[in-house]
Amino acid sequence: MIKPARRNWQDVMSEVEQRIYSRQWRPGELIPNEADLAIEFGCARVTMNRALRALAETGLLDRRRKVGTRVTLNPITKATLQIPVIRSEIEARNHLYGYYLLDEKIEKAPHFISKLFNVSVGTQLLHVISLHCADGSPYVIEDRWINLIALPHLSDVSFAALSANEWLLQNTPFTHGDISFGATNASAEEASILKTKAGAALFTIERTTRNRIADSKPKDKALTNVRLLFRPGYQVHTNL
Amino acid sequence: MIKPARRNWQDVMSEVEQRIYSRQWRPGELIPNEADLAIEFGCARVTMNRALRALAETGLLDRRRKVGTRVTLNPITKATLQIPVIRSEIEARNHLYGYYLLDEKIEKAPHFISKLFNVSVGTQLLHVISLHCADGSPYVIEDRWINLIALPHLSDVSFAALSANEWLLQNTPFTHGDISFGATNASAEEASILKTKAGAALFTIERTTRNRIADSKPKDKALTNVRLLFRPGYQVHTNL
DNA sequence: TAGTGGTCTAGACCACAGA
DNA sequence: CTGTGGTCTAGACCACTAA
Repeated sequence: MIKPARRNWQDVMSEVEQRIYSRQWRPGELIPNEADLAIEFGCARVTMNRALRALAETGLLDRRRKVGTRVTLNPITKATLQIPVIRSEIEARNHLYGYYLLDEKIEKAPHFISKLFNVSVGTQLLHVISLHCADGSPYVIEDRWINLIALPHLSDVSFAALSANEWLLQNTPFTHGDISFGATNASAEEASILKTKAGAALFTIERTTRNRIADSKPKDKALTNVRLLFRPGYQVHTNL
Repeated sequence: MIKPARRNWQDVMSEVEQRIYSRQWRPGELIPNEADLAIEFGCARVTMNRALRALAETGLLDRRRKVGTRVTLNPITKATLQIPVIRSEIEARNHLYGYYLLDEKIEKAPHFISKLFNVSVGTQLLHVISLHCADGSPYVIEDRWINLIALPHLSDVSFAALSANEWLLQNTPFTHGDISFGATNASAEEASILKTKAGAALFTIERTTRNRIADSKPKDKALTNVRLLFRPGYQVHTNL
């Protein structure tokens, strides 16, 4: 069987995908090395490399030096998902976005936050609680702690009319962070804010952003931690 | 200021990141084109391209032909997360994995499943409910529908001792699918299986996998749909 | 040690999208 | 039309790692 010469790395990638999906190359199996495949496909080795690398990034192939390239056994291991930027998400659905500041004060860090921010327990931090609405209905509660030591100029900013979410996104450079997704039962207070029943299951996102570069100090500084409590029924969706 | 010649694309990428984090290149700003940067960094244009492309993939840069490369305004928009493969996840924590089949029968598809699978309403489908445990404690309920028309050989397989999750992962090629994350209150029955209270907030993952290539028919066929109900307190975590 | 993937280079041409 | 990123090529060398 003569293979027509492939033009670009995406065509090459598709052909490789075909071979995997058609089980010509089975899960766990070792496929030929780059050089041989490049000859077979009639392209440069770099092009072959690009195609195989892309498939490895999506998790379909598993590549190791000296060993070779294998078809992954369990391909469903990664998904890239959009992290909701609240205002955009609401406006993308053609709903009217609304923002309400519920509470804003400087207070002592609770234990878990001081550990997260790597500050001593009594430190004064900015605590902002707000509500985002879609067409007037409660959409998500934002419960945010801000590290005033790392972001001192923030004590002058008021979040009465402006979401802390947006302000920080556009004004605070960060280098890395972490994010968790979970579920929690609404407290009586949270339920009343979201206009639902106490105990309702809420989807939650908790995110901490840090900045490794701006500080010359060796330790990481957390800039801000935010906990988002979404209204009942909220889902995050993505394709594989 | 003389820049030392950079060795590889990752070094180049780091330097570009530095310029962004240090605000030498600000959000929304246009940076020099590839060719000029390659000269400045003392590397080939391809190498520069690789570095900038990688940053564009993580969402830090926004590149358009003819227009140029901009620093993204809202960089927190994407996260790649590991989709839990239940057995591996449990064993990775050094817990003993346990699997229990709760129910397995062929029955008529409910409305939402028949729509999802694109089959008529009365179609007989395989419905498997099982429980995965960690060190003997309930971990997650798996509620799965399997399309017997797309996977006819499956009627011979029994999932009494073998998780449908694993069997399908290793034996069913699929080309794409979709996945949702959400939260739901445990029903009385679910709560008793998970040994928790009715109404507890459970983190849920719902996944449908499809196969576009195996069929010559134009329509997609969903192969299987699975709903995972995790024990209270479960979280998915990833870094940014 | 040897085989594999990972990467670099220089130069060329292509594809897209403003002007 | 022109300027930008996108890609291809051939050949070379490097880096990791199983044997």
